[in-house]
Amino acid sequence: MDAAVVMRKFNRFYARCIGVLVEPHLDTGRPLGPSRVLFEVGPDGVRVADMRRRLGLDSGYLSRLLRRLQHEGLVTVTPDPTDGRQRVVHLTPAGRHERHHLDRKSEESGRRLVGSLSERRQTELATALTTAERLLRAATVDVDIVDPRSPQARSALAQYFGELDDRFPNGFDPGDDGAASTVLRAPGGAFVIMHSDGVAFGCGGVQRIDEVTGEIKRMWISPDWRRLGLGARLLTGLENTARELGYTCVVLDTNATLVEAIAMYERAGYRPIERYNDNPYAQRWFTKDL
Amino acid sequence: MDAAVVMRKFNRFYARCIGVLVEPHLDTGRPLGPSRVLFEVGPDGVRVADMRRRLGLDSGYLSRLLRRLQHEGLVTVTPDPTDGRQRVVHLTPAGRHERHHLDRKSEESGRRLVGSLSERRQTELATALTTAERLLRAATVDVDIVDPRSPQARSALAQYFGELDDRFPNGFDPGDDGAASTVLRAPGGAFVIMHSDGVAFGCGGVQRIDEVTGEIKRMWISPDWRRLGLGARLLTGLENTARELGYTCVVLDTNATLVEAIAMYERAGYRPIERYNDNPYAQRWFTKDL
DNA sequence: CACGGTCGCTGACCTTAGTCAGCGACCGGT
DNA sequence: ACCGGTCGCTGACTAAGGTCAGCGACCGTG
Repeated sequence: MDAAVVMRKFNRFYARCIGVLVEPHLDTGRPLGPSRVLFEVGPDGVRVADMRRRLGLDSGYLSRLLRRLQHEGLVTVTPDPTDGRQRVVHLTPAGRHERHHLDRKSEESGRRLVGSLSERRQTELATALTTAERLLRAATVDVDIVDPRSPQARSALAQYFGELDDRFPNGFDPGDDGAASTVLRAPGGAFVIMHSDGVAFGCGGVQRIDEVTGEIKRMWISPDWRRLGLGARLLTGLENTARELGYTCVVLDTNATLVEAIAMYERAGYRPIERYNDNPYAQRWFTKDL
Repeated sequence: MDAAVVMRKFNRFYARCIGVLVEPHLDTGRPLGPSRVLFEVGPDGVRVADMRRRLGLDSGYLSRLLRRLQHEGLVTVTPDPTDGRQRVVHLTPAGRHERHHLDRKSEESGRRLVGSLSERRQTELATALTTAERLLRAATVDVDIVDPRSPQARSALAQYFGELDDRFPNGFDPGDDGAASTVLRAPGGAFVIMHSDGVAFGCGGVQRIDEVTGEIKRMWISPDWRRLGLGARLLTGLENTARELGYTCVVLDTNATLVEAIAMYERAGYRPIERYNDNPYAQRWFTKDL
């Protein structure tokens, strides 16, 4: 069973189902475009530029879509106080309500679709779709360079530190993380996050050791997304980033308790070396030529 | 895990993947509409009306799409020799080639999408998608009344007879099926097929016994599609058909070897009765008031 | 404070998808 | 030979999605 062939077949089939699933949008009197935007706003508001990138829309087109929603009283578009060029979209109470309403209708139409299946078959379907989504997300994951102080980066780092604190025998103290993170930026450093639809589930950084050597730091994949080969992809991404920063060699350190990570480094061609820093949490050190 | 909620989530996610999967169509210089039509033609040609029903397109719109393809030299549209109103679409060699080419590109883009997953994960994805498609098809199956002499009906009946021949201890001889099938038509009778995207995987008929009694005949579900509750849905469909034909009661006979069928009849409220016909293959007889 | 670059907005424009009414050709039944 | 109905086609129209160039406001850097 070839996955690509199955994909194609499924896709051809699913294109028809979509007609049914899109139906609920139709009797809102609103075309699909604005509805998609409405969903993308989310509870905490979103910057217009971010949304544009995520939905892959043209700047002018999105601007019009937003104005329409604004005109309907569903969203507010206000200037970003921290950056006068950007604008931030928020849902109004009416927008929140409309979104919720749409959600309910969409769920209802899904329920009608699967309604003829027995309870057991419905569960089977849900499991299959969840698995498919998980794997497809893993396959289509994005790796982007971001500022380590950005909310997304901070959220990923917080999860990372939390996990280290749980796993290390004596806990983990990130120390002055704010200062430490500033080295994970240009020039000489970078911080990347791995995400799908804006939800970060992995991160990692590169910082300068010397002219030709970069260090890979803070590499982490969320526990929910492990064992999908994402670690190796993230590592490759970080190596490419290091190469673009001009390094010809990378080093990294790790704790002996992180056995999966160590195995992955070895698979990726890393060689163990002597201690090169005074990181109190480090017990293993590796290097690789780029 | 609620299947409807999972559906909604999956759908929202999959809407984005489609962008990638649709991409190969884009650099053909042909929009999606014509491509869909091209795929629907199939190797043996298809009647325009059938295609219109299957794709759910407007008559005028389809006419234009076909003319475009005709103009590109990909299809021929010729009058149906058996019915001067209808027209039949066939692929030209160039059309066949183009279709194949598109198929390859689409598969390639699917492969690129899943390429980053390990072999094992790809298999897992293929399995999940196959399961999901199977269940969704079962949930969205169409039941239509057709002429029992139509190709679809004949194909379903041939499979049915073949299976009976395998399962009955002394084989099965349909006798003069052509003549027998004519009673499964209006007035007084009907023949329905169960299908998804035009591929029949179930059938059944109603014929007249007397003024108030219909008989359910030739009920069959393809082995690949059993244990999904489709038998019960088909039976309900046939009962509704019988009701619409004016019957207040239905009867049916069956062979003792068809144990799944017998169990289903009992679950559906059928009561065993005495032999009411001289069908040599029948060993059980049932009835139900509508 | 000048400059290159980014951001969102606007107007003009285009393609695609789809709808609808009406028409002539043709079929089956009477 | 007629009649109701079906089939495919045509012209006219609309909505939706999307693209593009250009503009003014604004940012960070030198």
